[in-house]
Amino acid sequence: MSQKEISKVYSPSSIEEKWYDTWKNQGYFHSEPNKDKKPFSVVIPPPNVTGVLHMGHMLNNTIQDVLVRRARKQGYETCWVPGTDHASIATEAKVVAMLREKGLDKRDIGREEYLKHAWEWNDKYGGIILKQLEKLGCSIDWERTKFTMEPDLYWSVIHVFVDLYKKKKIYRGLRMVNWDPVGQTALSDDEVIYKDLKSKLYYVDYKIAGEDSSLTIATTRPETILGDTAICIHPEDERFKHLHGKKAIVPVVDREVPIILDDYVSMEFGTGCLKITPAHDENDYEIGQRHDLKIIDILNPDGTLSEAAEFFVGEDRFEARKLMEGKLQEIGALQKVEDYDNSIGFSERTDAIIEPRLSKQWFLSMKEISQPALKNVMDDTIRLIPEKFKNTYRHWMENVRDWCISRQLWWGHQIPAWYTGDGQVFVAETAEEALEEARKETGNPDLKMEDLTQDEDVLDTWFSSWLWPITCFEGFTKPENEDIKYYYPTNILVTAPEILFFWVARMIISGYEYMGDKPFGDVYLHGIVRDKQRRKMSKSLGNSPEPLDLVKDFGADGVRVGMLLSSPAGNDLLFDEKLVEQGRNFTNKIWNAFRLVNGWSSDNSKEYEHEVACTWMESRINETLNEVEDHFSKYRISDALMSLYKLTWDDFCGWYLEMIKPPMGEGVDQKTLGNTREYFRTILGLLHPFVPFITEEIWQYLKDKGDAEHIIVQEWPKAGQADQSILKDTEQVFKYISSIRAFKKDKNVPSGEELTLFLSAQNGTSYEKFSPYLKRMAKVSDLQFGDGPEGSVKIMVGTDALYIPFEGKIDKEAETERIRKELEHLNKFNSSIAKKLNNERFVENAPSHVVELEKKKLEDSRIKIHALEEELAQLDSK
RNA sequence: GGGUUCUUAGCUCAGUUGGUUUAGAGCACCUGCCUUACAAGCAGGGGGUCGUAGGUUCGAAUCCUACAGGACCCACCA
Repeated sequence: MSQKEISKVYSPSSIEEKWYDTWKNQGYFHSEPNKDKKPFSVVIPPPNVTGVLHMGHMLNNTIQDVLVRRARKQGYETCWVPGTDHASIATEAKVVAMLREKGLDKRDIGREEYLKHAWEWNDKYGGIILKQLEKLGCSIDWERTKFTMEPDLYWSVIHVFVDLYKKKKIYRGLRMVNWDPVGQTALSDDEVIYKDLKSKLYYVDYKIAGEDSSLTIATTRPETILGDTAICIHPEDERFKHLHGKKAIVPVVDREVPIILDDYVSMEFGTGCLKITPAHDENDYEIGQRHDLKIIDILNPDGTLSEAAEFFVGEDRFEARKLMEGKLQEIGALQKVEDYDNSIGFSERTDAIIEPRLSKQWFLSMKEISQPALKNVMDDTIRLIPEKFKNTYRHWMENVRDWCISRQLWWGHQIPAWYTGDGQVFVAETAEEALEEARKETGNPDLKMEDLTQDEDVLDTWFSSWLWPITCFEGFTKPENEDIKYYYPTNILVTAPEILFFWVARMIISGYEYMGDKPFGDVYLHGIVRDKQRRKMSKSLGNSPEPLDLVKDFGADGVRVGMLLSSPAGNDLLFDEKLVEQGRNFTNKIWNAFRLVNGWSSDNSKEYEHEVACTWMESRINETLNEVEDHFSKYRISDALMSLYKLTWDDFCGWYLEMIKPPMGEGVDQKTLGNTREYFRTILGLLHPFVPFITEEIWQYLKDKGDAEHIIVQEWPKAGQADQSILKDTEQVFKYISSIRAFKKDKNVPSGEELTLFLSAQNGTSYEKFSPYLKRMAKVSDLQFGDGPEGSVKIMVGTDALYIPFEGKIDKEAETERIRKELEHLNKFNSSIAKKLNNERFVENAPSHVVELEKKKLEDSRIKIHALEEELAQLDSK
């Protein structure tokens, strides 16, 4: 293809789909266990089926794809398993909303009918998000797609529940839940939205039994007084020592309750006396447990007062509050009412005020089962990146609380527990097994299926996703298959720190419990994508760009680079479209370098002209490759990309191609051209994990005999030796060139005008082999080595001197001033070093290499001072 | 309230166990260029008393203490 036919601007849209389909159809994404290769496996953090691709997914999956593509090129048997999570709460909310639009209520149509609708919805809208990942270029093994509710995974979850129950790790118990009286369901903590409200604090007097005195408590919910079963004070509180062992009378209901001592009570807050309502407050419940208090549940599920309240039965809780206030006033127990700022929980779904309420839930006891998970993270068997999360992890694991795994929802894995009429529980994988067991246990062989009812609740979504690294490879259903043996443990998990406990910790726990091994080696925790003002991206703020539009506008490669450039592990990414623009510009730069090289012809009559440039370029590539490997080993992915970005843009395009660029109409000697194409291929190969599409496209023009057909599987290069002396000398030559250009700009000499140059290098290095480059790139017509003639302008580059015989006018005063300033600075510097070296304690204590270095600094600065003084003298004599 | 962590250029961040001339990078900014791969570009340039105050040390962005101000996680207060 001739250069004219290749567009001046890289246009991603024309090639992205082509290459994605090719990769997929050629089977590069698919993996099967292969004994001859080491596995590299990754499981995707399964997005919610209801989800739509957002910027967080873009970041998460770009990182995974970079790691996966690199591993594939390194020769690992690479397997990236995709899938979706049924997300019981989120999906249920959407389905319920959809039904509402049709005028249906889930309670009216019943569970079976409801689930039909849910599955329909799921089939229609679920999993769109996975499809969208193709646009980003993710090299996912699509043949392995999993869903947490498909039969195989469903059974695994049930199996694990039953197993843990049999191991006595799962139990059923009372617990305070967030109760939504409108929706009449328990809510998880995430579904409760706290809002700051102005409310009232009521001060109420309680009489002391058998005495003519009283104590005062403060409460924001006076109606709960009806459920009080104790008064609590701090054991050390001097003010109330006289109340120890006595009883108080709850006003209105006139119930005698104990005055108990517990250091939960703050002596500073309120009155120092706390009323205890175990049925309607989490902390009160715990205190109640400690002191063996009675529990009086005064609320019905719909938020009205129950029979147990005795007063205001059937009234709504807020109505009851008013009535209670009146009643307290009436009997003279209400001392005062104060304004009070309070944060109150609301239901995300119904906006009702949440009532803490006791209910029976299923729990997994965590203490024992989580021990291996704690140990193996602490000793780095599993590495958390960045490491700072180890502390948070330890803190959580050491204080781990039992996990409430039941949810009052229908979409999900229904709890495999069956109850007899009299409340006995039988847990089994199937109803038949449960029945069989029930017959045995009850001694009643006539028990029928109809006599058993299955638990209505489903399991917490995380109770299925905590098995993900196992169920992805069908580890419970097909434990004999090669898959689970070969791919488990997976190599790395890439996710956000927000779900370190919800998900990551629990996967580690289940991994040790069921596989006897960790689920993954490393955990890379990346930040949240935020907007420029550090706000979380959200639909309601409208501050999130549409990811697929970005891909359309800037190309998938551009977006990937944009996301990665500013995303060190653990830090939030402040998304700015400019980053993506920078990524797009980078792909365009690569594209144009390709256009240049592709347009060069080979001139076989020329000798090998550019050994110097080639050796340098090769050394830079090796040097960079070493850096890149180091970055990858620490998961510094943005640093790895930045190293390659600079190698490509600055070194390869900015310097190297300019060095070897032939004069108009000429070709490049065969050897140099061959080398150049080789360097380009190497750079493309290194860039491929970051910018897969453009590198694959260009590869097709540059690949050589013996190369892989597609760059996606072209072997990842191994770093060779970098020639340190050529690197150092070339860098110095680049400084000469820049200095001359700066001189010209400063003196208003047109950049194209050619000069004569004398170069006097201090350290004895011969720069003669660089002559062609100096001449060409600094526009020097005559280059000589050694000191320049009298009257030349002298420019110091480090300790080397450049002399330019300059005919133009030199502003003597300005020049003198410039040198004076530099001298002043140097002298100061020089004396500070001298002072340091004169300090005996420094010379004695500092390591010798540091002392040597200081001596060198001193020597170098002396040389420079000397040179500048000479120049000054010359200026004066003119 | 408990815990973790952070504060370096206009912005986002590096800075490895204290020691590489004047603390780096990318972007942004300023100046000059449509130079025949690329204006999505090229060349050159300015910019930081490393949050504040003490301390340890021959030497501190780096270690210690206090203070100020963020961030996150957990628990949320009658």
